[in-house]
Parts: sequence; C-alpha cells; structure tokens
Amino acid sequence: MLSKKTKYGIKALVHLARQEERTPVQISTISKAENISQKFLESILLTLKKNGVLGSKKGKGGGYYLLKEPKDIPMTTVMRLLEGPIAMVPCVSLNFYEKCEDCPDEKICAVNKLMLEVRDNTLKIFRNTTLADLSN
Amino acid sequence: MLSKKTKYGIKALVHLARQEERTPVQISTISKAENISQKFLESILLTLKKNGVLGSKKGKGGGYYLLKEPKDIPMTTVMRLLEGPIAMVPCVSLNFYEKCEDCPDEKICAVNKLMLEVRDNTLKIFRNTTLADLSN
DNA sequence: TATTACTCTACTAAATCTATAGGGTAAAAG
DNA sequence: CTTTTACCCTATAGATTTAGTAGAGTAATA
Repeated sequence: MLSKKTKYGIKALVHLARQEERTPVQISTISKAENISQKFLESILLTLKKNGVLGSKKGKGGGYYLLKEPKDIPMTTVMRLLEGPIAMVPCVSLNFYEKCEDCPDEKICAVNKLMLEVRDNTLKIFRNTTLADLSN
Repeated sequence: MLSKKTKYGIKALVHLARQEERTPVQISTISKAENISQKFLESILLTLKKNGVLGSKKGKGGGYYLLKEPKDIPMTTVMRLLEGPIAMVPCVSLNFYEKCEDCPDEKICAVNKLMLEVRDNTLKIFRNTTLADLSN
C-alpha cells in the first residue's frame, strides 16, 4: 500500500509543477487545493526540501517551489524519499539492502526470485516517469 | 513491503511443489524446513486451503498437499489471498477497487496515472509466474 | 516592526503485524 | 480403540507504522 505521505507528496509536487511561474506557493494554498491536512503536508514538504527537491522562501510572499525542472525529477527520487525502499523485500533492495534472517540462500529463494523481477519492472517505471509526465 | 504471511505462504507452497510425490506433508515438517513459526504457518495454510489452493488430510500420514499442478497456480492467486490487493492504491485495484475520498477526478489524478502503470506491470509478472517457475 | 510563513519537537490515537499460548474437536490409520 | 495429526477458536501482547495534532520558536520581508 502506498502511504498517504507519498500520495500527498506526489500531489503537492504535481501542483507545483503545474504552476505557470516558479514563484513560491504557500502551504495553505496547496493544502486547500489538494485536500491535505496542512500540518501533515508541512512535514512532507520539509523532507522534500531537506533532500534537495524543493526550495522555500520565508516571510510575506513566501512558500515552496521546485528546485529543478519537472522533467528532471524522476519518481524514483520521490518514492525513495517518502515511501522508502521500492523493493517489496529488503533482500532485493538496491538502496536499502538487508539479508533475510530466515533465508539460508538467496540464490535458491523463490521469494527473492519473484520479487527481484517485480522490483526491476517497478524501478524501470519510476525511473522513466518524471514529474513532468504526471503534470499533463 | 511484503508481509511475512505472504513470504511464508510462498515458501510453503514452493516446498510442496518441490515434492516428488503429491503425498501430504505435515505442517511441522514445512515449519522446520523453512524456518517458520508452526502456529503462524498453520493459519496461512488454512487460508490457502479454504480458497482451493491446498487440500488436507487428517490423521496419521496426514498433512497438506497441492490441489493443482504447480504450473496451474499463478502468483496472482497467492498474492491476492495472502497479501491482498496487488495495486498500491485502491483506486487502481481490479479486485479491491475503492474511490479516493480526497480525489475529485481519477482521470486527472497523477497518483492514479502512475500507480495504474505500476499495477499493470506487476500484474503481468504475477500472472505469468506460476508456482512451477519458482520451484526450479 | 509587524506580519506571514517556515522550523522543530513532542505527543497520540488507532491500526496492523507477527506472532505466542492454549483450549478443544474431528478424522483417519493401525 | 488409541494415537496421530489436522482443524478451529479465543485471547493476549509487543512492536511498528500511520496519520495526524498541538504548540512554541525562528526568520525573512514589506
């Protein structure tokens, strides 16, 4: 299941990408437009900012804005920041690899085999889909 | 994340598929071989039985066995029974569809668009992968 | 200098996961 | 008829995650 955090994050990013100009947009504006709890959205935008996806401006006329062009923001970045690993099992994760305790040998493991294929395909989609693709 | 329930279920099914003969295998045997808590495994095999994947035999020489050939058991069946929806979001689920409360129009929704593509790809893999494929 | 908006910490209510523990019942084989 | 094993049910519980809420603090801009 996709968490609401990620869902809201994507919606907010798309909202920003759909802006004509790259002027800052207030949290409250996005929150109302996308039906997201303002405080929750605040924490989401903050992690996106800390990780170089968004910039922010304080004071009057402040808000959040994209730091890169939508076409240069792949969904892998967004998913990893908000949702965490893309793989369904840690033993097939690229960025969050962990060995299974219960599994004697990954090369023989059926679950590993299956989930590796799923990860490869999902990763391909996230890599090839940018914020620009979702904003049309 | 894949739940342990599903993970254990797949491992147990593969264990059964790898048997030379289709004679019943005891829960305790599978539990030991695959490092799975016996009671937990019991409940997993029970749901697989209730849904037509496994058969069981009581008493001495009893246990669980596959009701179909491994090549006739696609992973879609197993995933849906144990893990639930294959889609990451209910609004793109085939078997567990639900409308999002916060979303005014699915056709415009970026999350919907992205997750629909992911679901299509994942589904294709699960449909084309059978228990036989995992048992080699 | 007042307003607006971002920053940060802490807390919480509810749900889900992953079991564990233990009871009893039913069927099949020897 | 006795043993074995599956079936079925309830209750408990620690850990983690989710989806927020509350409130105080800080910084920039008009």
